[in-house]
Amino acid sequence: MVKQDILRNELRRRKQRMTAQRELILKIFMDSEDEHMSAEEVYRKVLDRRLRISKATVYRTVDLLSDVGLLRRIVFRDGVIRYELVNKDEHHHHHIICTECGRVEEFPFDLLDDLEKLIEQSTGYKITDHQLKLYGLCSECAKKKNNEKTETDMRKATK
Amino acid sequence: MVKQDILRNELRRRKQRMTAQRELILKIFMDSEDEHMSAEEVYRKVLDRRLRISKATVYRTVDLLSDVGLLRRIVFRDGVIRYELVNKDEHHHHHIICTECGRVEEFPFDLLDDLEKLIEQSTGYKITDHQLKLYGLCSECAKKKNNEKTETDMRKATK
DNA sequence: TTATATGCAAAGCTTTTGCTACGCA
DNA sequence: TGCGTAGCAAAAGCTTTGCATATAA
Repeated sequence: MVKQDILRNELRRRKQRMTAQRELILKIFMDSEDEHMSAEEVYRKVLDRRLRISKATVYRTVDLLSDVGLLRRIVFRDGVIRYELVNKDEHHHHHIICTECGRVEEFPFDLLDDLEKLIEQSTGYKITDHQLKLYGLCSECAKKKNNEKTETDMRKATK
Repeated sequence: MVKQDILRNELRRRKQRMTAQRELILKIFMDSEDEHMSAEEVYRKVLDRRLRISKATVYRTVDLLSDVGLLRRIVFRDGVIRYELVNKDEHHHHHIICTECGRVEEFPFDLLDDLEKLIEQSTGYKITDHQLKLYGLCSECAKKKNNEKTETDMRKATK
């Protein structure tokens, strides 16, 4: 089933309506290379495409799409709420964020099912979701940092 | 070494200064039962204690203390940046958040060191930190939800 | 036809910034 | 004494809200 139909069905179930705006915003996520967009960034894409959708509607819609389960809310250390398309059949994935340039990549390993069970037993929680974020330097920024350090050391050495 | 001295040393290294405000804000974290405070919440504690520290300074200071490594930034799904005291000697811990009542608990298991190495190899990142968040229902909220559900089912059955 | 959704503008938050005065090293 | 800091107030985001108008079902 295509995502538009999922949306339409889910909306019907909730007595809400399928609108051009909702479909277009969903489409933006489907077309987007950028995996993780804040509401603000989505709105910028709306403007780029010369679509007439107000900012308020964008905010309301990404929220709706998340509630419906078509988008997933993710938050990195900067505290900005971003959204990514949920692919039901996809393996649960996680994020690795470069603390220098902000680049975000995904990795597909999900080795946490056992851990989850362990925690359920020891805390009494009923766990529904987990999110793992790794922070570090991407290879480029690590290289750059290393060079800077070397230069500084050399300056010191020649003083 | 006590945390004040760590701060003082770290500041000296960066040619920054030890001030009464910085020490007081650090102290608020050390005294606090509340493990996870936003800048706003810290500011409220400042007022509670009748301290004369401006809101801007609180924001700047929690940020500074995080950069220095005395605080750790943590962000849950609500997108609010919170801070917690870093205890160098403590086991790396993670958080489990109840999606119903917002309660946050910690769990000490950290089984991710191997995973971290694996990811370093496959992505070329130099990983410096990781944060795992589990979301679910705490035992109380799970119980409450279960009762509600049972009642609804009973109403339906007797209709 | 009518309840829901949109657009617009304004309000509400949290967070950052510019500038002057202050104070630590 | 000089440079990093604090305080204040204003600006800057980002997000939500109220209300009149438009529109899907």
